[in-house]
Amino acid sequence: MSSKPLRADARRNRAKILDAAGEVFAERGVAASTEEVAARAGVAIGTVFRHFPTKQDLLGAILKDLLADLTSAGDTDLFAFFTRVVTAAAEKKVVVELLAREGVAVGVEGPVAALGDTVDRLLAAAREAGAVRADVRLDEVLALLTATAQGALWGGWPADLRERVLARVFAGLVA
Amino acid sequence: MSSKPLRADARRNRAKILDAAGEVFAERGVAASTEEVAARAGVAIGTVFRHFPTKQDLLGAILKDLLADLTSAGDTDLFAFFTRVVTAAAEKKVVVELLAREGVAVGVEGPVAALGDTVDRLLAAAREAGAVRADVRLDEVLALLTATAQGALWGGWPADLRERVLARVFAGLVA
DNA sequence: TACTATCATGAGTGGAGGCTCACTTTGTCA
DNA sequence: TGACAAAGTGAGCCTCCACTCATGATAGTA
Repeated sequence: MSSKPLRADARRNRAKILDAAGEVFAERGVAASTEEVAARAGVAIGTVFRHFPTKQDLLGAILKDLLADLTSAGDTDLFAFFTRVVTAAAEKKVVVELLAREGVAVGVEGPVAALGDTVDRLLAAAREAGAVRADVRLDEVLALLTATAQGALWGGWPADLRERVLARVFAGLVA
Repeated sequence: MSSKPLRADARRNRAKILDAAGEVFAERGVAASTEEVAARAGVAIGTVFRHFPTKQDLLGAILKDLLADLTSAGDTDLFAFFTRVVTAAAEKKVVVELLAREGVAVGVEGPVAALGDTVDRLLAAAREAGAVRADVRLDEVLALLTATAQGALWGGWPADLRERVLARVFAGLVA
């Protein structure tokens, strides 16, 4: 997979670029310019394009990281996981935008699939425990998850509204 | 309010532009170019800008029309109205985009407020009839409405998934 | 230290899209 | 029908942004 180990300065810059991109895209969404990412990382624009040949590649890389963070934690409760994803999404424009629109197209099927797997696993456990109705399907839960995440982000819901909305959504799923 | 009556050709072109803009923005979203609207309307770009000095003005005008359509119908059932809005939104990118992001900023507070009023009225009636829990608040319903509409649009939900998701949302609201 | 492959730099390119304006066309009305 | 104000036209301006490349710097190695 990886060819040669990167030179020390290259490795440093790559990390700085990923950090900066994470911040910039979280704040401004995918519309943020590569120029701004370079500026925040303290490198020239050419350096960004050396490491990530297109903007899509850069977006794909940070989405992969963010989804890995979300999925890695050893969640055991469907509702807690749901809440965590929606809360995180509300603060990261880019996650919602990419998942909603271009997610499948930036070459991160792996991480996206992992998120689906996590929900699948938690849903099965919740069903087993009688915490959700028996007829709740995976696609419904994923649909509700992305919808709620989008609403929270674009609607700029305050924390208390977010909690109340989540409570309503959960109420529709419990037995 | 209105200064002078428009010349016949101006009135015709204005209507053609609004029709074309409605189609183009519904299909391609707010990112569609004014050039494309002009082409579909069969007028020069300058004519579009004569009638609507900025793209925002054009978007505001069609959003106003679309919201008026949604709100005007004499709905009496909250859930039926909810379903109608989500279904309509799923086919009109521009409605969701504008409501979610720039809606309040394009000078259409009137129509947006009217939509809120409609939901308010229907919610009160539903509460009266015991069709929803007594503690359901207006902001929650509006949040769920926009979230579901966004999910339906960006998620590209098929009709049956949309129905099942709506059923779950409604289940969370009923007594 | 000297050498070189790797990396960084940033002005520049090309294309897209909002918007303008000098000029032409046309509806309206006396 | 003639005259004029209103409306239409579209080449072009300007800004923004993804992306390139010739040139200069530097880390790793002998």
